[in-house]
Amino acid sequence: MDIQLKRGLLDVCVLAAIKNEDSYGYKIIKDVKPYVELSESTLYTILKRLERANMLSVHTAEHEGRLRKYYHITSAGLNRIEEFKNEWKEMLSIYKFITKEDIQNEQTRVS
Amino acid sequence: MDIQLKRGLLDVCVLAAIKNEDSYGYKIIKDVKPYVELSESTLYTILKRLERANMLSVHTAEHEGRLRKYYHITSAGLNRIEEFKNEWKEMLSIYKFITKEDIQNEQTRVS
DNA sequence: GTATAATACATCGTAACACGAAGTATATAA
DNA sequence: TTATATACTTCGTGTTACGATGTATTATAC
Repeated sequence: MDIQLKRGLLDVCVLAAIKNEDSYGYKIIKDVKPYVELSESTLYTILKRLERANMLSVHTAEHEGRLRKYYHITSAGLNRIEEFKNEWKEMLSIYKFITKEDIQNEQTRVS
Repeated sequence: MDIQLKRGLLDVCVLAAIKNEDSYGYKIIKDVKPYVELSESTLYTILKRLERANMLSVHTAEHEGRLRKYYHITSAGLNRIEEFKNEWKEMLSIYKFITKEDIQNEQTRVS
């Protein structure tokens, strides 16, 4: 998928991945990858950005002797997802503009 | 609309705006603006990029004593639009991933 | 008559972003 | 012992959208 098209989707995908239950980097990648390709460097950049924007909170916990950073969605994060749903409506109208057919056999001259 | 979300859409919007008939900068902006906000500097950057990628060709013509640069879509440009339609399917699956409810809420929903 | 808006195109600098590359560290399976 | 899976981090780079700014002509309003 085109990189540019992914932008704006990735942040919300990560939020969606932790929406139902707290998750951690490695798991988020596995959950999101079937839908969008997402590298580790990209993911951790996104997590930092979302944390800075207070869309998620972080807590470190031990899991089988190893430390894991768990990410928890905040109300701002949930709001972002809702906002995205509205933006999707705009996306749909843009999609229609792009895919709409012309009225055939009109004059091709530019007036 | 979120800037990041617009990326990847803008190029295809511009291609769509010249798909049916050759157009020029000022007109493209007017045609696209009802759907996506698009500034002049952004448009001309995009036009240059699309020209470099051979997705459109340019010819200058006089219109009422003034020079205009007309942009004409190429087969590569038309292919890009078709490609976008396929990418849109991926977008849809991502959208579903983002908006899918958790199992608890799923049960209360009408199928 | 002249000020102002509309038309039309162009360039520069900047901040945001995705991502490959590289690194650190532990646990488990071959 | 080696390789793979798990888990997180940082750096550098190229792409991009856009505000600011500039140039020029034509049409309209005052």
